[in-house]
Amino acid sequence: MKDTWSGSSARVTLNDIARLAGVSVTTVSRVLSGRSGTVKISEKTTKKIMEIAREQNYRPNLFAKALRTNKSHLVGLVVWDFADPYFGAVVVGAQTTLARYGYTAVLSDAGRSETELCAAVSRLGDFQTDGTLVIGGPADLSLSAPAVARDDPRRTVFVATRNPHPRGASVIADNYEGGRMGVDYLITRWHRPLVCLRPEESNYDVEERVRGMVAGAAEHEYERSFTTRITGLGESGGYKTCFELLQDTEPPLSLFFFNDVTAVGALHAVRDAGLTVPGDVAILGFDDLTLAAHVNPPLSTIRQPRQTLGSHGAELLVGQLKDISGERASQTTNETVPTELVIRETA
Amino acid sequence: MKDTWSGSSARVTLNDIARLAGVSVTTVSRVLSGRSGTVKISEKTTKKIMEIAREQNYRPNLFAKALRTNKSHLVGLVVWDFADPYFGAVVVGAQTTLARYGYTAVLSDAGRSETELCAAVSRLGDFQTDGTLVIGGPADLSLSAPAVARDDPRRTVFVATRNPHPRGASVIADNYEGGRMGVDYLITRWHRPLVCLRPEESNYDVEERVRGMVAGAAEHEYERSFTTRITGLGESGGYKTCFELLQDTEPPLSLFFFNDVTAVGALHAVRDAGLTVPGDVAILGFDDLTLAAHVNPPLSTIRQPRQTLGSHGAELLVGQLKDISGERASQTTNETVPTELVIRETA
DNA sequence: TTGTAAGCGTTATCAA
DNA sequence: TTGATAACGCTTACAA
Repeated sequence: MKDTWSGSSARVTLNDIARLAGVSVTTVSRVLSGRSGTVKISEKTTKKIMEIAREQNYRPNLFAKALRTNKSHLVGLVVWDFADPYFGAVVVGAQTTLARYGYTAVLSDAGRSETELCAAVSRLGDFQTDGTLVIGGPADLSLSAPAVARDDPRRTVFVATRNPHPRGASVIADNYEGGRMGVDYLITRWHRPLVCLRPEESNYDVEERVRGMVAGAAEHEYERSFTTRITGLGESGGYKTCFELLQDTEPPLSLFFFNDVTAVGALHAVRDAGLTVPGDVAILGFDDLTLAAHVNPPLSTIRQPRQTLGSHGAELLVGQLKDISGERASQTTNETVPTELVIRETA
Repeated sequence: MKDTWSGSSARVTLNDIARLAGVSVTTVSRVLSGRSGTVKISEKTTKKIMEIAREQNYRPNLFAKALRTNKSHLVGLVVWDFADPYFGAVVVGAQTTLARYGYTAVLSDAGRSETELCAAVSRLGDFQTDGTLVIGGPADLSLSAPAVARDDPRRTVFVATRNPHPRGASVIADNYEGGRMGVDYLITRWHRPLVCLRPEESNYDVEERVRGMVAGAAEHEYERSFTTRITGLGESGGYKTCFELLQDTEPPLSLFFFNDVTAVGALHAVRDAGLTVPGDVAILGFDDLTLAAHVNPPLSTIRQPRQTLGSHGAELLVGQLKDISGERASQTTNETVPTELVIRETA
């Protein structure tokens, strides 16, 4: 029953080292956990202990440490929909900077379900994660507010979506400015009637984008030849919308889609209609997915700095954790990172 | 200094519940950890304890549990290059099925460095992860063999790359069959001279693909009009290679690229040369990245079941962990999951 | 059916 | 500069 035959030696503990060095565990702990700032340990013992530790390949048992200190150095990453390539980069950014601060990321996928999101958050809570990063999600996440508040709300930071907790922190891309900037560019560059396409179902990012678009149009007093329209989702949604649009409206035309995927669909629709991009129809997307650079012609779009989003989220969280343990005074709890106009060949 | 003012109540422990219920911790533990199979507990106490636990919102301290049982229910996910969208899907698959088995995934990115990979593996070791899934990597990972062997080699499963440990398990896509199948299709469908494009730098997957391609050609005794050629990496690499190729060789032609990205580059090159796909040049990719379906015309390719790869890896690992704790007899330690020919519009 | 008590590997408190 | 010793929250013999 017991795996006694497992060839591998059991793990070396502080005790083993203490015995080997002929000192107490306390001393070993002091040396090995770098607590030498507080207490002075003789150079000689320090050296001896270090050596033995290396020799024996000592690795601290983080569970014991966490149990004792009540700090896990674990941060939960709850991703709204991991299958969406959009979030991959955000996760990279988050994980990388978390690692830089000595935190380890624990992963959970919400699979586009708020119930599951809450479950994940609380499941991670069992692991005493020091904090949680929620990445992505729909506009209204109010269901999750209690789960977030569970403990100190400062332990949870929302990235690329709004924090439902009133005093909660979040990092989001400047979607508003992205929308405004896109419209501004389209109008000044092409002087064409402009149609902005938005999805029926809403989320926070989208609402901001649309708000920005409208504001941008207003700036140009361009309202008469500016319209917004609903588009279906996915590439086929964009295709269909664009196709129908070309029945109603005579080119030239500028189209500003709320995301890249639908914009790509439109790209194909224009070509299939025997028209050219951007000659007849200028197309601008939003997100700058990997995809955008690879389609033909390469899609002009508004870039969301996805990796930056993740790393800023991580920084913000780490900061707040420091606040909690009193190592730092409180700081701002909300951040927005700039979007960027990427001009390729479709607009 | 201490965060005494943190409004949130301290966490409820078994002890608290025991006190509240007027029983011993043992009893509470037995009830709450479902150990009721072993020992009988009166219905009455069971009920009472359950109720109090729910009331107090008891959450077990997994660190304490892990410390005591020496089982963390944590599995490390070490990803070769998280920024590569290819791996995202693998991670989803892995994470999802791990969760189904009650395991939690801990994430680490190797950032395309074997040193970092080893570091990550051993860092995760500190967390006493029950096992590790290494996702992706170059052909030769022999540097990491020691890190893998650290403990029981059955605790580490390699996904989408070869396990450097002689007795180590791995799950890989059937690249060989993919290559063979692709060539077979290209030859029977188009009856054209066939050029297979491979990168200079090697990895296990690629070698297998090429082996399959060659074998496929041999089956058709097609060697005279079958050649392999080196291509640069990335989209520009594919573009350049294809461009040069079209100087030497008169269409019609079939091109089989070792991956989608380079194939997409070729797609553009053909068009820019004023030729048509697949009319003049048939193009087949390999991987079926999201990208493949979105380019125009949609790329025909060999699909790697990425999510399946991840979930099979997880299953395999979980199985081996059971082996270790003696809950199961040993099984196969290597698996290959089938690739699939996806015919779109370029071949 | 229930309880007592020992321990998992750390760190923290106090004393030497 | 060092060492006993008591926790941290849980499981698990062994007793009752």
